[in-house]
Amino acid sequence: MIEEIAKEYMALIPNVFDSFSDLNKGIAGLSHLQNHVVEYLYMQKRALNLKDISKGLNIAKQQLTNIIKDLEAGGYVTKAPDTKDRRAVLVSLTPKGMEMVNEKWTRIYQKFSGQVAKLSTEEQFDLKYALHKTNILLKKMCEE
Amino acid sequence: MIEEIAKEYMALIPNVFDSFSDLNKGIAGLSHLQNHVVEYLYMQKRALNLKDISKGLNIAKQQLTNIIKDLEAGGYVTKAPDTKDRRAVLVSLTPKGMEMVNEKWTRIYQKFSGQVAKLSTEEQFDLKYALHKTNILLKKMCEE
DNA sequence: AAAAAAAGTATATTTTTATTTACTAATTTT
DNA sequence: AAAATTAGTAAATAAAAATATACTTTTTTT
Repeated sequence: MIEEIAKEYMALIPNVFDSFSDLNKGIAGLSHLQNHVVEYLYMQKRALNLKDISKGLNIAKQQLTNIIKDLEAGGYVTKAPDTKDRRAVLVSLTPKGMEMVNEKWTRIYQKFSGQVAKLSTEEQFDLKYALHKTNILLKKMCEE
Repeated sequence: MIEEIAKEYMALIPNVFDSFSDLNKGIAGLSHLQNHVVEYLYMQKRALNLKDISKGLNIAKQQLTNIIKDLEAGGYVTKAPDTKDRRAVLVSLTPKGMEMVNEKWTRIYQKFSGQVAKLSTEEQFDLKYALHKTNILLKKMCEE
């Protein structure tokens, strides 16, 4: 049983591949890594310190120092001292940073919507339910 | 309706994010781009010429010349002239290249299986069905 | 209180990626 | 048949990413 589920999951990854790589395109003026960091902060929905980002994205902390400095200079993120650990610095997205990510997601959204329109109403209903269920269960799996 | 579906789809992307980024880790001796190319060839399941790869991965063809050359020297891919277009060269994975990608997918597979085991039998059944349905419909959308 | 560890910074160096320009050979278009 | 495109290569350069080393400050461990 688990084997079959895993196979379906593996098949899903390439299906999502295109949308995923769209996230790294058309990033006005940001390098790949800068974009990754902004994207990661957006996904995590909370302020992170450099160590969190370093672990999450598998980037050396020495690299992050400069990446974050440049992102800050560009107005995409802000740094604030962590009151609970005075060694640490909390990085969070500015409205400008949020907006940039939003625009990219909007493009993915629109592309996807255009394709969904090709499905029949019944298929659309099925897809909505299947995606919903998938999301709930995947989330549950990760959390527990 | 479409709006709701798109939202579920957007929520799915971060859920798959982790597995996806695992594809770029632990790549013995290959650079990111080299790994991307190997991964892409694996996903497409057919020989591709440089232009195909260039378009698919958004990499300049000049870059690919060297990337492919190094991959070939490493024994991961082979080049063969395209008999239908003598300007073109078809690149395909060698058994060694295949094996390398397989190992990575196996790791993802095992990680995922471990997590699925936490779900109840009923939830597992639901997940299998939901993933299956999702895959079928996403594939249908893209093809049409 | 001293020692060890952790978060972040700084600097230098090497390796990868990206970009520009220019070229050959084969294919398509006119 | 000539002109324009296209696939791929080549080489030089610039920019970005990765790695190694060393340091300060704060926190945790002993």
